[in-house]
Amino acid sequence: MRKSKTETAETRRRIVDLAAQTFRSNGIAATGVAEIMAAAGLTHGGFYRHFDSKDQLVAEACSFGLDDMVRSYRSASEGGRERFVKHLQSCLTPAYRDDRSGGCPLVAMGSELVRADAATRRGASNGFQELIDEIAQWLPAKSRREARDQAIAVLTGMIGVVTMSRVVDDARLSARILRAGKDEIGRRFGTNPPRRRGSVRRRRRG
Amino acid sequence: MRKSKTETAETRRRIVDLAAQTFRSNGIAATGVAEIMAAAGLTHGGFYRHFDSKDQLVAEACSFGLDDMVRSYRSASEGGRERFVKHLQSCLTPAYRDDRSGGCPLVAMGSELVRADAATRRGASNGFQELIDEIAQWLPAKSRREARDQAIAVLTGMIGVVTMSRVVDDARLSARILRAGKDEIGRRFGTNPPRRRGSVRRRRRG
DNA sequence: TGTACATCAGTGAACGCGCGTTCACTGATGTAC
DNA sequence: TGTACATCAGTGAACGCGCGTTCACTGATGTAC
Repeated sequence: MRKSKTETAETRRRIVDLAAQTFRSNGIAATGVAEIMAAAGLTHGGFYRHFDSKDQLVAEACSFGLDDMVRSYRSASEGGRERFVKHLQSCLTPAYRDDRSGGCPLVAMGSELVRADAATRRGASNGFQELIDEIAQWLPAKSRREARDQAIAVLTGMIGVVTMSRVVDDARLSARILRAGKDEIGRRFGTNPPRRRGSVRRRRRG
Repeated sequence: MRKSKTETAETRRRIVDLAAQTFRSNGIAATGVAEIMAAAGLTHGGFYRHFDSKDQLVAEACSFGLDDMVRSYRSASEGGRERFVKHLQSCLTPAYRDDRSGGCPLVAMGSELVRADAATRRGASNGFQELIDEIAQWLPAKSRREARDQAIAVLTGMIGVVTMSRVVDDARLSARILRAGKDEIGRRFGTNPPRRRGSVRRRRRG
């Protein structure tokens, strides 16, 4: 039953991907190794051919999910400031809120990451910093430091907004939380209220 | 072995209190009924004399923790605006961050509450709204509605800030996240930067 | 290129363990008279 | 107020179950010659 090297690598990647999805939608502690393997069309016994432990998979799944986020931010950045702000705001929509298996691991597993092992928190920290850098470059501020501080406020704000929009059991309130978050982004980047297209692009000085 | 009515009520209250602490520090899924009962100096068998299920305890523990938060906000409110802002900012300190068994359930169990049962999410939503009301009354805004939207941004921001300050494994970054959050509160309430005591209170125009 | 053999991805049974929940039992409390 | 009995808070063993992890086994792949 041995598989070729490429097949093995592909299987491993698929397990990490499915784990990232399952951990995000059901939580880390509530998701079993067997459940993930079954999602990959495998039995649980083979798990340890690929990973040392569930914790190792958690760490890789978290980093994998964050890499996806970073990639999407970078890709949006390439479209310029306005495109980037739009992308940020697209993370504060009902569609994003309702896609629980996708999106940001920091939102979906936030309170569980607090208690995760060293490797997982390392990956989470790195991902967080990369997202901060991506956001900071588009924020008008006196200094690089100030831009980063503002970026921290933006990202933590988004994390809190999406988390609470999911927690709350009242649809109207949930929508309002998202809207408040979106407006907040607009205000901060100076694209609020939405003026006509082709709006000003300011660049940080210093 | 039967206990008096008052003893029984007191025991129940103690179980809920300890559950609130344990769920916050270790997470909901990762905490067993037996662990909580042991913390209360009891064996797990007696649990079902007080509660129908673990889920019921989760709901009560979450509401209990949020009631505590609401009480502390109200108490701070009685000291006036400046006192209230100070109180909000005290939630964005290393001491608060490091007290994992205390503090806000929305922070400590956020991503798990998303998947909690109806009663728990009901309680979480109510607590969230009460906190919003408390914050909104101190925010200068054109309308009640606008004040509430700003309050939503403030509270979700705080939730994201404390969560990430706990997730991140770099002490410097963690402190910086807290500081950014604190400054953000100051800016929003117009008490930033800290001028000499008796600082200016600005009111939004319009 | 063909052959012989080591490697190892995946299977499925089994490990010890802790989970949420149930239950027969104990004995102090609450209640009816 | 005193007595008889029902109630029920708490105990500790037991329930079925799923967890993370291990292991003997299978058979295709990779490798050495």
